[in-house]
Amino acid sequence: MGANDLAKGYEPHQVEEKWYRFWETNKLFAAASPTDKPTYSIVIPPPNVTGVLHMGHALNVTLQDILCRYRRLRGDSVLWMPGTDHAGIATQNVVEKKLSAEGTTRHALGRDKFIDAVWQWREEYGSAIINQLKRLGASCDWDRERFTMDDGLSRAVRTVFVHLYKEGLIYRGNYIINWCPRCSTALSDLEVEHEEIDGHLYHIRYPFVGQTDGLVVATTRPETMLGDTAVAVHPEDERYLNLAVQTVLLPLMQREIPIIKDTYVDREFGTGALKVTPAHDPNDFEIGRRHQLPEIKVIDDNGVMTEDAGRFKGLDRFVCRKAVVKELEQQGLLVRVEPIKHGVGHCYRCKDVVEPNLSKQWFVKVKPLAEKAIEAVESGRTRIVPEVWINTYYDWMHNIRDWCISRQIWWGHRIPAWTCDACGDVMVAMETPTRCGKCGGEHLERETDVLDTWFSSALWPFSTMGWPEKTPVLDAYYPTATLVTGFDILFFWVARMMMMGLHFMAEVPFKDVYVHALVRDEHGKKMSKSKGNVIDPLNVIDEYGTDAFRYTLAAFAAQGRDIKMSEKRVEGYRHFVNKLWNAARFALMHLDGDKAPIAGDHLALADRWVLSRLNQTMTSVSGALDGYRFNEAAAILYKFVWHEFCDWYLEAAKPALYGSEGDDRKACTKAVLAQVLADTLILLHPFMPFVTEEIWHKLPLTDGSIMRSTYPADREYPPARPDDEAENAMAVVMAAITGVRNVRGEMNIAPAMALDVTVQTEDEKAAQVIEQQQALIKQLARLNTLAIQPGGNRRPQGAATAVIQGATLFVSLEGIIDFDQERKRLEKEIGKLAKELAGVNKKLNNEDFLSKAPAPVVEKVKARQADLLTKQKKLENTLAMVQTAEKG
RNA sequence: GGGCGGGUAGCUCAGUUGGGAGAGCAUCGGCCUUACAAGCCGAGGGUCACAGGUUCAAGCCCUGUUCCGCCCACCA
Repeated sequence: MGANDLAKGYEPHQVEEKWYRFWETNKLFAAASPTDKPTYSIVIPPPNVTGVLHMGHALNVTLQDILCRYRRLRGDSVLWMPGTDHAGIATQNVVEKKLSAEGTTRHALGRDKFIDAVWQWREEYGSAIINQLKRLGASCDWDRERFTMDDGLSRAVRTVFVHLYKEGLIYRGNYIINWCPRCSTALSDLEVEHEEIDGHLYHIRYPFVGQTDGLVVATTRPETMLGDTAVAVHPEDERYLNLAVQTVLLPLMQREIPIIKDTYVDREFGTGALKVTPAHDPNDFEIGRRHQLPEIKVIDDNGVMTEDAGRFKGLDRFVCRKAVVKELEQQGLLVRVEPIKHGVGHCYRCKDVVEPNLSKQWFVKVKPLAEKAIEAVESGRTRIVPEVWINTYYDWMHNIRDWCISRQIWWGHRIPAWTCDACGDVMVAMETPTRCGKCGGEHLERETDVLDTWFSSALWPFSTMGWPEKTPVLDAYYPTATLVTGFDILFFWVARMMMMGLHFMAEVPFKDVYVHALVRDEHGKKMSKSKGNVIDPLNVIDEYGTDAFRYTLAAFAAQGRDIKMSEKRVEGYRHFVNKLWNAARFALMHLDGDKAPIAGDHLALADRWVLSRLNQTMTSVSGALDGYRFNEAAAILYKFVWHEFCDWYLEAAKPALYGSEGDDRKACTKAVLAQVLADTLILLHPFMPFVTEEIWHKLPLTDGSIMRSTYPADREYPPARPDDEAENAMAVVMAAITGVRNVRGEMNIAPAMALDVTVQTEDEKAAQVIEQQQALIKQLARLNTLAIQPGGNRRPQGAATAVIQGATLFVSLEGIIDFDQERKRLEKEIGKLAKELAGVNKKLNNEDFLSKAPAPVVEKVKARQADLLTKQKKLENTLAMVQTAEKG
């Protein structure tokens, strides 16, 4: 197989499709169960069925795929569990919109038909997101794909519900909850987004009965006053200690309501008098329960004023607000209105203003569950990476309030509770009961509410593995190794999985939680449709290829920092993919199907060096990946592939490959080249699965899929080894070559012009290396001749000088040297040295440094000073000679 | 109101036990050198937000200031 098989530039698209099909057909993503091997598992954060791939998914899935592919190469049996979330409200909204376009509504269809319509929608569109994940290269075990509403998961949900109910951890009651009038459902506290809004603070006088005088209260929601059942003041507020009356007359409603005392009231705010609306404000609700106040609901579930709002009945809540204000003004009871910025709750799905409302709902008592979840992190059984999120997690867990889990929508897990028509008894059970357990009545009404979507997601790590059955998969893969997620769902999802996992599995759901950043636009703004700054990952893939895109995401994934996505960077990594591609083309030109192993006897310096560098790279990359430092791993590989393997090794290998060093050297170099390239592909594979698989199949040493290969660290032979001697020697060679190139660049000498160089060596080591590596230096510095003179002070005429450690190189430029230019070049070098020397000298002249700094540090600085001084001296001598020559 | 993250080259960002400031892109100069012009070789460019402090030594640790971003919160 030769280079002709590879296109001149890498073209990702057909390659990607081909290999993805290949992987799927050959079941390379399948997790073995049961298995003897060490296991590694990840459950995917299930994307919403309504979802289309965005940057957040792309990052999330790429990082998981990197981990999974890496662990497979390390020999683990890997399960990456895929699936989707039914996303109750979001999906219901989408399907309702579709129905609306078709001129109907869910109410017209009725519950059963509507749910059928949602399932149908899911059949049609639900796989879109899955196909998009596949384009990213996601190596999920697709045969195990789950859905939060499938039979198995529904059974898990029901089991958990019944269990928690029987334990008293699920209860039902009338409480104040967040109500979205548009979605017509209760929301949990988390599902409410607070937004700062410019509003008004209305100061209203509530007169004492029969008087014009009264108490002034302030509110931002005047329409709620219709449901006021008290006015509260602080018990120690001197202004109100000796009030003659105990009541005020609620304006507009003409209801006499008590003045009560409660420490909740802030004396500093306004007049220190607080109107109390137990049915429409969470704090007022608490106060109301403390003082046994009536709870009057004046806003209904559609945001319309109720019967109890008197003559305002039937008005929309915001229309009513205006009407109330107008009437108060007319009656002279509106004292004043001031502008105020305040937080207003909005529905996280539809953005409508949320109304605190009194309602009968189901709740989970979370305190006991949270305690275990806190302990699990404190004890280190679950590790959160990066650590900055630990405190956020604790904070939330410590202040957690009961979780409202019932939703008044249709799409979701219907709550398994039945009420007896006859006696009103409530039954919670796995299977539909036929008669009332209390009175034997046979008319049982099933609860119409469904569960919060996050209730089923909370069970994801074990429900997807077959729980409540005891399955081999659970046995082998639970607890999962790593959860990879964004911080935006730390509370929604991660915290709740911790609670449920610990409660039902008696074991943490994951050992590590890796919390990644948010992807923003290149200016750091959140991507949003309204801003028009959304970058579609699929477009990026189309334009630059999946591998380049994935590499960019990995390279940007620094811990604790948001990712600013710019296409420019993706372009840069496309170049990197192409660089690898061309390196492979070059290698294949020379490999010609040879499968000879590396022959140790004929290793040249560059061979030893590149093997050592490969070993170092492998160690650092695996260390970085083990610590979730994806960006570091990506940077290390980039540097090795481009700036070591391509820039130095391939160039150094050319003479041997082209046959000018004899057959043994040629064979050996081919073997090293093949091995290093193959191992490099393995290291790169987790990041860029497609191009590495493509090249892999062209290489002579390789067999089958790269996914089945072994990480270099984990195999007996042939491993790359650390080789300090080779690295040190190569450093001398590289310095010499760079020195000549520098002269060439600064003096504008064409690369085509071969140069003559004389080296004056000053120490034995350097002398030996340069002596032995003459050919290599000549090759890479493009020299005609290289003469070596140990010691001495002779200096060729008309030469430019490059000073390196242990040697001075004279580049003959007889006839073409521009002395002026050379003088400037030397002066520049000397200037740089002087700066560095000044810093070093300062340290070494400091007694405290000499006495207090650790000896190795002092030694290092001293050595550096010596080195700089020698260089400086040599350069100064040279400069003096140039000046003489210039004059002469 | 509380908490968190950030301010490093023109731009986007790395920099984990405190000990010689880095990458990509952009800029400048030289090259079609037989893998790659999506390339090669070289160069320029930074009082690491500001002010103090700890230390022999601070981009890194501590305090304060300032600007930007985010999260949480039941002051109407």
